[in-house]
This record gives sequence, structure tokens and C-alpha cells, in this order.
Amino acid sequence: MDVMDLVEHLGGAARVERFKVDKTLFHRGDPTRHMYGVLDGQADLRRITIEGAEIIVHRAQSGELFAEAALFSPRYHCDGVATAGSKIALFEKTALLELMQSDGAFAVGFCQRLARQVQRLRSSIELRAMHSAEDRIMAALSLRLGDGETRYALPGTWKSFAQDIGLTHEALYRALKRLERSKRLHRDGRMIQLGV
Amino acid sequence: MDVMDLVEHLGGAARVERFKVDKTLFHRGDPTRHMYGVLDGQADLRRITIEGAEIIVHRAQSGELFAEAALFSPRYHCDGVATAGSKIALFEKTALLELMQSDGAFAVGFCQRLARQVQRLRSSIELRAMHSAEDRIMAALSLRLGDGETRYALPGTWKSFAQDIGLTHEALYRALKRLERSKRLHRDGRMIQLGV
DNA sequence: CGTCCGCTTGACTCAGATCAAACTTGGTGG
DNA sequence: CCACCAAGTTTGATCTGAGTCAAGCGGACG
Repeated sequence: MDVMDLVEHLGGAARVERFKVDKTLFHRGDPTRHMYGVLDGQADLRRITIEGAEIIVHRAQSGELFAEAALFSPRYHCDGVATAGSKIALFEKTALLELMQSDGAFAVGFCQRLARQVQRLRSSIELRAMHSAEDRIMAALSLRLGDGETRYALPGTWKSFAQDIGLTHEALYRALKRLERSKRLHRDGRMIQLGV
Repeated sequence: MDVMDLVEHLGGAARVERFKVDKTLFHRGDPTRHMYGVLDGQADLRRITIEGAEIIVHRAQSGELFAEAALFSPRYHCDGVATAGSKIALFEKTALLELMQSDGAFAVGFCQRLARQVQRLRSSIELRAMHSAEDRIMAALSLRLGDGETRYALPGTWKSFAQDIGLTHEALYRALKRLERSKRLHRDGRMIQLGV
């Protein structure tokens, strides 16, 4: 179930809008009306600390839902802001909850989506607990590999991979070079060959 | 909805067992029968990398569910191991899915639980993107504070707080001292007073 | 053709990890 | 009630590796 499936499922209770950079989607404290899904672009959930600094609670990329928690809270507890020109889907909270109540299959599908999210996020956290860049890269790749596989095609750029695993691109490139020198990994463009 | 609520909801399809340290709950590749909830103790989800190293995909603490993804997968893709003497609830996958299908309110409640998880995990990741220990501490505390509050009672030990935010306890204590010296925070045991 | 962006490498810095050690605190059991 | 042990707390010294700033290369795309 991807974001567009959700839009179709909800029919009139969902709509797609375009937002310009820095356009605010909702403010902290507003009553919750919508859950959102990024179709294209990027959006941030932000909060202001006591000291006035801004912290990013979540940066949603294309294909991600965000503000799911709004479904279960009467008010937003963060600000939502488009951080690029973005195409974003708005899902009416009440309609979504009703659909979940009444349509068992839909509810299961939605849970599945959330469960996968949880799984990905947890492994991402444990990954970041590894201090060595080399270990982090090897672990991240191992997680993406399925079942005895030893080759992997990077879906995005190396730079975005660096972000995914919480490294600067410089640190990534250097660690990759060390891994290649010690024959733990070989790469050709975006094809990666583990071990040898 | 906490773990014990789930046990009651599921009746005969849930049971509670005790596991000794290093007792394996399930192996990677086994057909999925259960989702789990830690009542007491600790359990790890682990995978072995190509190079034979063990990576921890998730460490579940008391009160947490784990292996939710098992609900939607025919086989476990990690090993599950108790890392302490633990009391763990086992929920039958099929019963859970059926209940979710047929009982709308239950499905919504389960989604709520997952949504909160997602929310917490995301903010935890963004938190770890902050490089300075002081910023990390202040941001973490700000997130735990609700709405104009300025005092906070730490639920666990400082050491466990350090783990939560991805610092060593030494780094935490030092940063706390700096924060106190610069009057950005005051603490008395486990009571924390922000700003002043 | 020029610009943007991903890629790559270099030099430097510093904050947090690591190892070590002392002290408090709380709980257990005799 | 006290001895004792485990765990949390606190401080010190040292080191390392990722962040940062800087700069050059090359391919894609308008």
C-alpha cells in the first residue's frame, strides 16, 4: 500500500495539493484535521525548544507518510513545513479512522505499513549506534541484502546513502576506499559486491 | 493499550512465558507464529552479516512489542533472543490478524500503538543527528516536556537516559555539568529544571 | 557551452569514545 | 543492624576517527 493507493481508497476524503518552499502545512496546537503523505518533495516536522532552537523531529521524503500521530491526538504537537516545492496528499483524519474501523482489510494493510516503518526505523537506530564508518556501511548493506545474496544495486546516489546511514559523504567515500583496499567490498558505479 | 491489555484481548491466543538469558525465541527463516511483547527483562533481534559479525537490529525493553513485522511476513528475518532473564508474552499471529480484521476498535488501537512508536523512533533518529552532547540533551528534554512545562522527573537512571539519546554515560555527565555551570539546566537527583 | 551536482581527495580540529579509578547508593541476606 | 555486593555516579587522561572546510574533477542536462 503506497501513498497513492491510500488516496484512492479514501476517495473524496483525500486530496493532493502543491506547496511552495517553507509553506506551513499546520502549526503546533492546531486541531488535527489531516494526516499527510509526501508524493514529491520534502516536508519537515519541527519543534521549538525552550531555548528557542528549532529541532527537526522528522524529515519526510517522497513516498512517506507523516503526522500519522495526528490521527490519535486532538492537536498537532509539531509544526509541519514543506522544505521544498512539494506535492503532498492530505488525508482527512476522521474518514481514515472510520475506514479503519469498518474495513478490516484496510486496517490490516495500514498496520502493515506502520509495522514496516517501525522495523526500518529501529534498525536505522541500531545502525547509528555503531561508531565505525566501515562497520556501519557493511551492516547497512547486509541488512539490505536478502538471503545469501552478495551483490546489491544501490537505489540512489552514494551521497544519499551516506545520509541514510548517518555519515557525511566524505566519511563514506573514505571508508569505502578502505573497504575496497582490504577486499571486503568491491564496487563498480552503483553495483556493490560484498566480500572479495 | 499496553502489552498486558493485549494479552487480555487475545485470551487463549496469548500466553506469557519466562525465558533464561540467551534463550532463543525464534530463528531467522522459521515460519512466523508469534509476535512478542516484553513484560519484564530484555530481548534482542539480531542478524548475522556476511562477514559473520552480529548486528543488533532492535533491543526491546520492558513494555515494548517486538517482531511486529512477523505479522506480515511468512518467515522471521532475524533471530530473537532473550538477553536477560525475561518474562515475555507470545501472541499468536493468526489470532491477532483475525482480531484486527473483525474488531475495528481493536485495529485502531493497535495502529495507535504503532503510530506512537513511529513517532518516538523518528524523533530519536533526528536527535542523534545532533552532534553536540549539550544540544542533544536539551533537545531530548524539550521533547519530553509538555506544553510550557519547565520541570521534568527523569523516569529511569541517568545512565539509561544516556543510552536513550545515544551517548556514553561519561559524556552525558560531563555535558550535564557544563549545562549546569552555564545555568541552562539545574538538577536535583532525578528532578530537572530547565532554563535557570 | 555553462552550470549544477555528485564524486573524490587533502588537511586540520575537536568532541566524544575509551580506559581507569574512586565514590555513593540501594538492596540483599545473614 | 550491619556487611557486602552490584550498579549508578563522577572525574581524569588519552586518543581516534568523523566532521568540517576547501578544492578539483567529470558527467548530465538544459
